[in-house]
Amino acid sequence: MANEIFICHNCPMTRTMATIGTKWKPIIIYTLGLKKQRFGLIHAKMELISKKILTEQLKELEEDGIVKREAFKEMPPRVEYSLTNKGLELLPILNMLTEWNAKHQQGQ
Amino acid sequence: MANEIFICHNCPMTRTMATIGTKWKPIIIYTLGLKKQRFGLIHAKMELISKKILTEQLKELEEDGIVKREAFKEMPPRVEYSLTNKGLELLPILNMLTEWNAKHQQGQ
DNA sequence: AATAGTGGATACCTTTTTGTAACTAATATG
DNA sequence: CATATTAGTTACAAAAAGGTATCCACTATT
Repeated sequence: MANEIFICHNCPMTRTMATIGTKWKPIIIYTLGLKKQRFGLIHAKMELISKKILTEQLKELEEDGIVKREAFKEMPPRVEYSLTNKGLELLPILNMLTEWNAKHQQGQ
Repeated sequence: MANEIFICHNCPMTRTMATIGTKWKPIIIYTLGLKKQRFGLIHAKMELISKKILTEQLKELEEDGIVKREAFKEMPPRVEYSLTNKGLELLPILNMLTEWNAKHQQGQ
């Protein structure tokens, strides 16, 4: 029975959660969708997130190669975000999650 | 452009996150998998989670109809957890997430 | 009689996450 | 000259999440 136990760090789900397992990241990715969007618009769409958190989460997503950031040397600043291929591949999976959720929500 | 903005509470992804968007829930569901398992085994498999949190997350998953709990009137107690149909439907989607993650992890 | 075994509950404390408000840079407009 | 504009940053405060240790119930074993 000992070998039924695996170490979490080797658990694929745990590793996946380490990348996208936060409250906001899946929502940011879903909000970005197929479009290239400015920081301000993303922030407006997501309403409840603070600028600080959005900035920070976008930065992590960029570091993980999920989001692409393009800053234009203008004033006032303009920064556009979009999903990389890696991020785009996540989109259909996230859509399946929302469909799963919608399907099971009649009870409410 | 105003109608490009949607309210987060009506955002399908936000609603989905409200159900399974925590650090531990996807891992618990993934760990349960197709098997019916006792509390102690789940806890051992997940190593880094405390009993308190595991209990609490399992209770929420049960309330959301994702996990089924069977308690046997024995001493010492025996409690078996398994996924409901709703939970089972999540499994292939979570697997796609781990595959996505594995695919993109060469860079590390 | 003492101890092990299991799935919790509880009180308490620490860490992590999130939010708020004010401030900045460089240009354009009134 | 004052003000608006945008994408942050920073210091500070609050809230949420998570962890630790201890205790319990009841039976079986030593």
